[in-house]
Amino acid sequence: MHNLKEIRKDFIAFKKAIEKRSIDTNFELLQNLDKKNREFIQKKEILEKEKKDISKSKDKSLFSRSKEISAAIEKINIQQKKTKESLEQILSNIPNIPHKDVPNGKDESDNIEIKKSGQIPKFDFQPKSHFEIGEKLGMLDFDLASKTTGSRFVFVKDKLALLERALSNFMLDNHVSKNGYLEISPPLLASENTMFGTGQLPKFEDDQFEIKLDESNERKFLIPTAEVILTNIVKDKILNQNDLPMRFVASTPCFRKEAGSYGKDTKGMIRQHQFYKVEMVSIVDQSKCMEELERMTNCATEILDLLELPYRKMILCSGDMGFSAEKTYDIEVWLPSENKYREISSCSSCSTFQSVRMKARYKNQKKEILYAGTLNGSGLAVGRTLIAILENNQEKDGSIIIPKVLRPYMNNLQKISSN
RNA sequence: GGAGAGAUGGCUGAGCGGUUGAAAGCACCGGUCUUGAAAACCGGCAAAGGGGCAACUCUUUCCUGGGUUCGAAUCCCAGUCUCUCCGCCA
Repeated sequence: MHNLKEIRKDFIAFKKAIEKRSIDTNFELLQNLDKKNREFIQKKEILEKEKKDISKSKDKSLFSRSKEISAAIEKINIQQKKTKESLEQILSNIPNIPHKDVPNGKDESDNIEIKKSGQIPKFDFQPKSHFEIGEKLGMLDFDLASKTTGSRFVFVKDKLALLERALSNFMLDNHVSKNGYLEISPPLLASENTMFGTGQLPKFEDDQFEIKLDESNERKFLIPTAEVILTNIVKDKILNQNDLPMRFVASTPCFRKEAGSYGKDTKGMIRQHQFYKVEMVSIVDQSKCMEELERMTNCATEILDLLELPYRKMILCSGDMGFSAEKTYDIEVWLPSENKYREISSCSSCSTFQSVRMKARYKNQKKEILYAGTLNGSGLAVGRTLIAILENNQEKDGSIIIPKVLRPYMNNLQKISSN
């Protein structure tokens, strides 16, 4: 969320920056509501002052006047609250402003490739898709999942389940021991306010699974990514500057409705309602977002380097970025069956956009209170990494060569085959 | 599920109808002392919002939302969360 105080300073510039993201916002209404809101506040404060003075004086003859004032304040209060609500409603639906490095563009097709890495494998046979391979091995079972649960779920079995677990552990170990992330095993449910903090609510409610925990009015949601719960660790906090940076990593299931993607990636486990993801989150000094983004992205690509998977790094254009992001790198892994790169990680700096929503701040040397910078990135999407290994490491006989770095996590197994 | 206790500043923790935005301690910042550091001593130190170019000033806030009162951190009601004991359970 944007800081209203900052917007006010240069409303035109703000308007221009937001228009880059080609979304509909009623800027004039926003500006008017802000003005109205402040007028109400001023009126209210004059009356409150008078009331306070009467109370201090303890002068009985003024007590009836005080009662009148209370009624008047109450009236203004109602109007002011209403105004403020409309104001916040508009404000909370405005996305972050793209960083100056971000290329202008409409959609995916305007993203720019920054770097390519690794060898695209050559096969002397027709490479199969991950779901063909997995089903043939008897270790991916989509039919069973649709029977027990429904579409967009899968049973991962036997050596592939082990591979999935090995991937999580390998990634976690790497981020913890080499990159200084603190491992967290968080709740998988988040409150409404937590979801608001990172920007999933109110705008993207359709993509979230809501859970009825009990009869209370508090709404709970399954996390669509650990970003939500990890970033909110600093919600409502005033940290010391030397507590920063804070770096968290977790491997969690993620839950998404994938509303609006009907018919897209229906085959296989590319797009599921539930999937494992190792997520990195950094809370940093607000001036250090860009360097942290580079660092984090390197943490993600390092995993692919170690797994010897071919990938490319993209910078997302203004039109393709997520709601809370100011700058995003997508890492895309090569999938032979599709003959193209597919997203396996997304690393974003959210500048102070999320911390304003969460009220996550820190005190600097000059004792100024500043909003923290927040970043998040997948390191990596475990399900999609599994897919990439299946497809890139497949042999003609349908077996899978296990990447060397994972073998210690798999009882030194070299290869997965059906027998 | 049953019975209690509690929620106060960055943290710990007093206050329980009227200059209380709130004692004290810790942390933090500045200073004295010291070759330097530590210790000791002195001083400073809540946030949000409004007005003002600024110095500054005003309002709000003691979990949240209502209520009582001229006046609420303090009294009443509802909710949320936390803790303790009993029961149940992975």
